[in-house]
Amino acid sequence: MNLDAKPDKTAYHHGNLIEALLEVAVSLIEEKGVEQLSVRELAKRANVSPGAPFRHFKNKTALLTAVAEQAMARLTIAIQNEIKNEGIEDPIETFHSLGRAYLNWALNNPTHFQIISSRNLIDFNSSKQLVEQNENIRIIMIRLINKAKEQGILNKKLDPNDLIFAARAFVYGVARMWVDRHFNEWNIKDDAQIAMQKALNLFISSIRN
Amino acid sequence: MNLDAKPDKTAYHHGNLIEALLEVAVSLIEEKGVEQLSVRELAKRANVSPGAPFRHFKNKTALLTAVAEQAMARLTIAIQNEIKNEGIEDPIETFHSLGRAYLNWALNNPTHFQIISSRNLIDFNSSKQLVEQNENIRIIMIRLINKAKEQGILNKKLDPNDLIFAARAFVYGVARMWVDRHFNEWNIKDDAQIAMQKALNLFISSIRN
DNA sequence: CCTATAATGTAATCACTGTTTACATTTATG
DNA sequence: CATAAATGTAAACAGTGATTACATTATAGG
Repeated sequence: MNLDAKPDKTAYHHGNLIEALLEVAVSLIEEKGVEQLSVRELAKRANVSPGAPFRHFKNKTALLTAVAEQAMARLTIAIQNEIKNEGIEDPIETFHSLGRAYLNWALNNPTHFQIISSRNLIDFNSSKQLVEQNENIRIIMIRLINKAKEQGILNKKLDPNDLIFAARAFVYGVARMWVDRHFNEWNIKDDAQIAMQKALNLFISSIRN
Repeated sequence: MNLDAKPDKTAYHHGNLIEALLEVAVSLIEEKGVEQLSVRELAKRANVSPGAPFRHFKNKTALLTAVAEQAMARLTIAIQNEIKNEGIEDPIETFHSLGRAYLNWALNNPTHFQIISSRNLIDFNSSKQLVEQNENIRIIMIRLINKAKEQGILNKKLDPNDLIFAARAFVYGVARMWVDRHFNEWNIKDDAQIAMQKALNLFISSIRN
């Protein structure tokens, strides 16, 4: 991807700085971890002065929040693509697919996942986009579980609200163990993706009637 | 607790700096978040010059690792106290108690939990103590699940290894949702502790035969 | 087309950070 | 009791997020 738009124009105005900063931020975080990200190095890599990013983001948190918004949008798309392909017959299968999409995305985008999960690096609640998309995912889960209950295929001992929270906590835990690099410490012998899917299967199979 | 040991002696040597630093670190993190912790402010609060902490910790990471070691020791004690009180009859009940102790500890010590979970702030693998105590907890889980299997009270469809990983991911997810402040966003109506226990009950009840 | 103005860049500066170094003081040891 | 080890200080370094005054470019209206 070309980070320097309009490269033939004079160099004073970058022309595409916002997007360039967001991209450079992600690759820089992937290199050195989010704790080591500095706006100044970001600016240097975008061939721009140290103060320039602050024309577009009021501070570092705002910049990372913008990265999070991009990331959350991509996660939402990944999820929607996955559950659209599923038939509408078995809501628990669709619920399973939702979890699979979430975990696969976290597996393949650990940096992005870390950023959308953190509440110290970004300003989650001030971003309408983040709040809404998070809520959308929750609503999808509620709808699927309610449908499963209506169809009588949900384990009758389970309260839907409790189940949805547990399911969220479960996939969040698996994903965070991955991005937090706890897999080694936990003596996981399987390939990471397989370990994730096995765990998910275990959880899903326990909610069916 | 008295952070200034031997207060009547001359002030040049603190006398108890290491422990004082660890305590001040925790309270400072609780105030401002771990991202905002600075060694210099730490030193200031301990009435010591900015360079003094580096006589005892080779860098900031080492200092936080020491905090993590203290924290992990306390978590281990909390867990052992809880499962000792349990009878030896029902290993799944003991497994449940283990999870309860873990979650209660995370609930009441979110700062400490965050520190022992992070792999960017501390140097987990270089600490024999951290690695060993983490492993100890895992071994307890394995022992309990194996015992449950022998007694025939474990759901026969479950592979013990997969179950242990899933259980860990589950409690880790619940705890991290708490320390990462995702409870609000997830529309949890219950008191946090109750929500955690309900979720744990749900998980545990699904593993029994 | 030309000019006023908004947008977007720079350079210099600020207070703060982690860390190191040379030196000072206290404690412990032989 | 002298000397070495431990533990403190002060000063300095490069790097940080952020702000300010100023420079340059893009743009919109007459």
